[in-house]
Amino acid sequence: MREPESRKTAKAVQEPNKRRKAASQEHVTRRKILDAASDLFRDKGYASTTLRQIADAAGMQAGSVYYHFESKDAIVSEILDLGITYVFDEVKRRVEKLGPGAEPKARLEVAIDGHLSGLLSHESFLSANIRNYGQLPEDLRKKNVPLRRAYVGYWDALLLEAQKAGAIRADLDLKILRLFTIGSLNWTVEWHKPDKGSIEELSMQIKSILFDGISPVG
Amino acid sequence: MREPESRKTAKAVQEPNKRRKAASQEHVTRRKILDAASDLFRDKGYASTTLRQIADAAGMQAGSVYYHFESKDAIVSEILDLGITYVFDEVKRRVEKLGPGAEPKARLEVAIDGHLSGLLSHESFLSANIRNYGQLPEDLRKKNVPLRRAYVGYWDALLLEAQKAGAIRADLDLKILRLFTIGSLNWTVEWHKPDKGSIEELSMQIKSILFDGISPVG
DNA sequence: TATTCTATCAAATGATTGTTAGAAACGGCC
DNA sequence: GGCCGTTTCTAACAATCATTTGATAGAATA
Repeated sequence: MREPESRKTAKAVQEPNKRRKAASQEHVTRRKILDAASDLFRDKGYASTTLRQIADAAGMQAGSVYYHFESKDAIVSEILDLGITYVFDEVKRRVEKLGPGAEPKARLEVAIDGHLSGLLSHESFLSANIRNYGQLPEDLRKKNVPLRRAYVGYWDALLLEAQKAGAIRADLDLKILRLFTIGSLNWTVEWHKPDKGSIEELSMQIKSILFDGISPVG
Repeated sequence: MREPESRKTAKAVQEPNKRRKAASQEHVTRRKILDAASDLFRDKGYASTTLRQIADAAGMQAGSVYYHFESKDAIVSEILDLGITYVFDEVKRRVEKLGPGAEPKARLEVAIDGHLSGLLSHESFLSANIRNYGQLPEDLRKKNVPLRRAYVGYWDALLLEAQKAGAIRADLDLKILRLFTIGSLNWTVEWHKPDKGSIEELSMQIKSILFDGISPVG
């Protein structure tokens, strides 16, 4: 079994430079497993993905995975959290880059860009989350709930400030709007092909539909 | 194994009323299995659902299911097709009820109503389809493709006629619009609770966002 | 050089899976 | 009542799964 805490603290006491290669090896392999697993989970689903497939894609035997993770559940649990975290960070980063005095509508726009970019770019963690979350056993879902709540809370705040500032129609139910917005973004993983058009262009089209609707301006 | 054709034709030659109960029994049990399976597939996914769970929910033993279906794959394959068929029929029914001279925008509106209604009301078949399709092995998906193509073809025609009639902005890519529209409708299965608000009300909100956008009218 | 730690492997375990086969129950019909 | 087709059950099957175990190779340490 693994004792990361005791090992890492022991390491810190000793020379840090000598151990660097060996210490980083575990992180690299962990990452390889997570990458391989998230791809497989997204494409075939959690239940249909075997540990042998994960291990194979990560270049090792099935039993070796258990040196880095205590179970298959632990892998998917970490992927669920990473998926939200990456996209949340990317969205926050873009919103905060606008500065504190930015227009609420502009903040909403870059949030959409960030979510879509984090969802469709190289990282398949959020895609794996979206496609598997609803079908996972409840105890696995529960552990992901706090992060999910924090993320939708961030969106709710963005939408509320936009509505207060008059950038969103006052008659719209914000909860439905949030679900509709994130939902239509999330759904793009079901059909978006990276070779057909850039993410930026897709994001522009979706923002256009979302803000102005499909009816011609009257 | 099962020989529905020969048995049914033989039956038709005999007295039809006496055999009615026995003849309808198979259909009833088949239906019970399909209903139970589609619920389980929607909630836990195809791979995580066992035949014993399906049989249990249908009130029988696992082995008995094989009298009605030749395999687990055959069950999910039939559910995939039924899901599209039910919603397609409902959408067509509502559109055609408007009559041939109806406004393209009105036709689009009832199509949205129909899709959402078929998706969220009693039938869990389309929900099971939506949630499982992307993760099923390719040979299973292939058999569902013709129906899917027919359905999106119907939507493409609705959208094209609406755009030609000026009910949809000319600058919108119709393929992205179709994917966006059906996608945002499909996503509602991930969050809609039947007890919170009616489907009609939800449909109205979504149509409002979709047609007029979230920005205030300028 | 001897020892310890890191990371992996090969092989086995028990549980669960979809599926099959043969026996039993059920009901209608002569 | 006895027969026959229909439907279900019971009990098994082989395959596959996640997980465990003990051994092992290599690098770091002393």
